[in-house]
Amino acid sequence: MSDQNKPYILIVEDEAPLVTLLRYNLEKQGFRVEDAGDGGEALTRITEAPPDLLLLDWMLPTMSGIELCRQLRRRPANRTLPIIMLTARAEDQDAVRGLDTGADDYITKPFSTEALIARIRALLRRSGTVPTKLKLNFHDISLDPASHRVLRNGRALHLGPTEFRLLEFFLRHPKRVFSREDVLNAVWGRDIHVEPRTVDVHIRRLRKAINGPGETDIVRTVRAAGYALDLDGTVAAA
Amino acid sequence: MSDQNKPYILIVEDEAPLVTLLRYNLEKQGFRVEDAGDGGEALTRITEAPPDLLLLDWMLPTMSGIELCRQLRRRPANRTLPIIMLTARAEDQDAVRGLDTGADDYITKPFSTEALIARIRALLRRSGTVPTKLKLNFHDISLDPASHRVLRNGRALHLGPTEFRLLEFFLRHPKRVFSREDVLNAVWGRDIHVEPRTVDVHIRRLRKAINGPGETDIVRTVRAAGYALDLDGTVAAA
DNA sequence: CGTTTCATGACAGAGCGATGACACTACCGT
DNA sequence: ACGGTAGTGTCATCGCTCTGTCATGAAACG
Repeated sequence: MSDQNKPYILIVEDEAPLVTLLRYNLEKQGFRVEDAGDGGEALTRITEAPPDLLLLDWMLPTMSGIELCRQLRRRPANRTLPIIMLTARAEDQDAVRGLDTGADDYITKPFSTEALIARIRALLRRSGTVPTKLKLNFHDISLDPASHRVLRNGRALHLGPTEFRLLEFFLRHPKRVFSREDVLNAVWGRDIHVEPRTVDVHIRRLRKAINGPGETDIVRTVRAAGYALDLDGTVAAA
Repeated sequence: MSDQNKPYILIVEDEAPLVTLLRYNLEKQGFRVEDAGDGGEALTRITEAPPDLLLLDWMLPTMSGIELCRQLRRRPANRTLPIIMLTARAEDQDAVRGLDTGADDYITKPFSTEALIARIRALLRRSGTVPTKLKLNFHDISLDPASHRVLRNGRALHLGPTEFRLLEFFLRHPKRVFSREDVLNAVWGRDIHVEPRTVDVHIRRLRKAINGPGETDIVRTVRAAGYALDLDGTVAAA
């Protein structure tokens, strides 16, 4: 579901252990990861669903990374696809040539995960592939993820970190009911141990924070089901 | 006038004919070019007006290119300065060491102008150096990258090199929240190992430097998220 | 009317940022 | 060459905010 909102990274690499390692670390960072073992498979996958970023090994079985890179750059559809090349230390001289063929960055093996993540983020940001930065609105509430600000009727609200994430989650799925378990998984994280009742408390804190005196409550309680972001009484209307 | 908007390249090279050739070709490509004959002069020029990119000969009279490179990497102010090394064919093995000392790329003489231009463009693009030499403003703060000067309400401020770059970074992305990792990558450089908490300290130093008595703090702390350049709490007031 | 489900207030502890101090380095002028 | 000065990165500590949990009261449902 929310996988569609994650940046999609395609790894083209024939060493399976390295792929596993990369996949693990990248998914932990919130990326969606696919992999291809050789250039041909990579081309197929890219054609049917272009990734947001390509991690490309310089040395590949059938088609070299540089060759793949060059082919991609010739296609108008993939001309601006962000590419990071993975090269071995000994190939340093040639690796630089990767830049000439159109790679946007490169990193030499062995590399630290942090360095790679940093480059990925920098490149994604530079190529403007971060759609999750749009302002979210509902009724008279506006939340801006970039500036981390929440307004109601133009009035600034102060939310704690958890309340902020909670509201952001609801704003991304308005009018939909979520069970406490759903909310815990989405807002707290999948493998966090927290009592489901804690959600109640944070819902209350969220209400207290966003509902000024005389304003309508936009958080709806659905008995035996969960909560939803919705105008409470004003729903029905035959 | 428009010279201020062109990417500024400094050539450090002692062979005058090569300098002339490079200058001619680079200027034709729309770059602004200066040159220095030895390491000392280069250091001076870089200190008073850092270029967007440095073309550095490996072999220099007084101070070797590698030594200059290493010195630059030690200065916080020039830590992320993009550097391309120029080396002779016979020095190939040692050239790789140039990368270890912090050069971002290198090219062996003799080289074609096209290859050099390609690397320059790739590196400028990669290092995200949008050659904005325009003055930056926010609220009552004004920063002039060219003269390296910061004013608040017309009053000159004294910032250390790191604080200067920190403020410059924030001024380029006003009102946006950045995590400590983001700030480290952007201001310190990607592969530098520095504790994320260090950002706190420099934020504090920046605040101390720019906030005169009775002036509003324009650096906003966002708990669990990071920092932003923004007018803060002066909202509420029921 | 009893049972289930949610709302609320309180609270102890964890988490997080602000701050001051300190050791270390680079730089400048004498 | 040498000493003073400024700048940098790290740490320990303080204080505040936020967080998760419980106990209790209120409300909805059969």
